[in-house]
Amino acid sequence: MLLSTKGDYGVRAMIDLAKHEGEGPVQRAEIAKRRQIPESYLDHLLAQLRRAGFVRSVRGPGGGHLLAKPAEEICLLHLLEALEGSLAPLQCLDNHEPGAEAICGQEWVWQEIYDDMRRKLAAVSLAALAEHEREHERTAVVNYSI
Amino acid sequence: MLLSTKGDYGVRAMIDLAKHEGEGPVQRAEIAKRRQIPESYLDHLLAQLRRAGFVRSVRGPGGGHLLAKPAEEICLLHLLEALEGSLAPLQCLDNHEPGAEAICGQEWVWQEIYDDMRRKLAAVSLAALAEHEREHERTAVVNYSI
DNA sequence: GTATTCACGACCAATTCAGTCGACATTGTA
DNA sequence: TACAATGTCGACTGAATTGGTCGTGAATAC
Repeated sequence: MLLSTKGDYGVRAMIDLAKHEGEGPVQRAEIAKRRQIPESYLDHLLAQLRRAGFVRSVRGPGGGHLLAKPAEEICLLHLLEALEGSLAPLQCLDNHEPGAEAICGQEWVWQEIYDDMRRKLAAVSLAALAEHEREHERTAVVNYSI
Repeated sequence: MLLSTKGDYGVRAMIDLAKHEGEGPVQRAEIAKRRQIPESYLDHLLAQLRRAGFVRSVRGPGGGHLLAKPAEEICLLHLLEALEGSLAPLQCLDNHEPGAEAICGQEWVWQEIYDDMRRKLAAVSLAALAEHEREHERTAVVNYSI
């Protein structure tokens, strides 16, 4: 049931972009260093996020990556679904194959859990994540805000 | 985020045992057939469930598998944790490594989702799953109750 | 003693995960 | 115009996990 590093890293990177919203492009190397993500792997994740319409990239000196839309308009649910594919704990919750309930016997439990999870993830915007991190920094020792 | 077939199959098998509670041992081959699980794979799952104290097995002719305790006393949470290991969506939710929050930045969202999921899974007993399936059979075509 | 059933461990193929690397495209600046 | 800085893309890879199979052996009812 673990989120893969794809989802984890991808969201970390997006939080980083959100925290530098309005400051021009952020370079891959900076993100990688601050968020402890292997740079060449981050490359793939940014490509995926770009294809999904969350990130815009600029080449050349002074280039880098930016949010393609305001942080308020990006929610954790859509972000994770773009990175991980479906978050459903059981195949049958997405496919909705007929007859599956009869054999599986647990889908009614998981359906509720899944719905609830999606509701909660949809309610959290990237802006909220970034703000939460800023809040956290005010009281903690560590600082990733350069 | 998918539950592996281990968890899925394992719970299916347990529901099968619950539905035959009090009728003596149920054979692996029967379970496998009814629940559409490869028999040799089910072997491993039953071994795991036995080691975890959920199942008792009897060898020899007329042997098979039984619940090691009443179906009311087995909840879905413990069953799945025995089969899958931790259900946490992020490592840091179990380990609780210090400093993880600073880099990860999403654990506060997932902690709530995880707690909620565990609460819900803990509230569902194997008896409830079996009863739900019986209920379902009354209104559906398919019948697995032999 | 034989047929039936579970017990256990070795093995295996396919897939996914988590990357690395190298060649190439774009663009700002000297 | 050359070049350095940056992103883009695809091929490749090693390790782990998943989802099994198979064969041998042990227990036990008859």
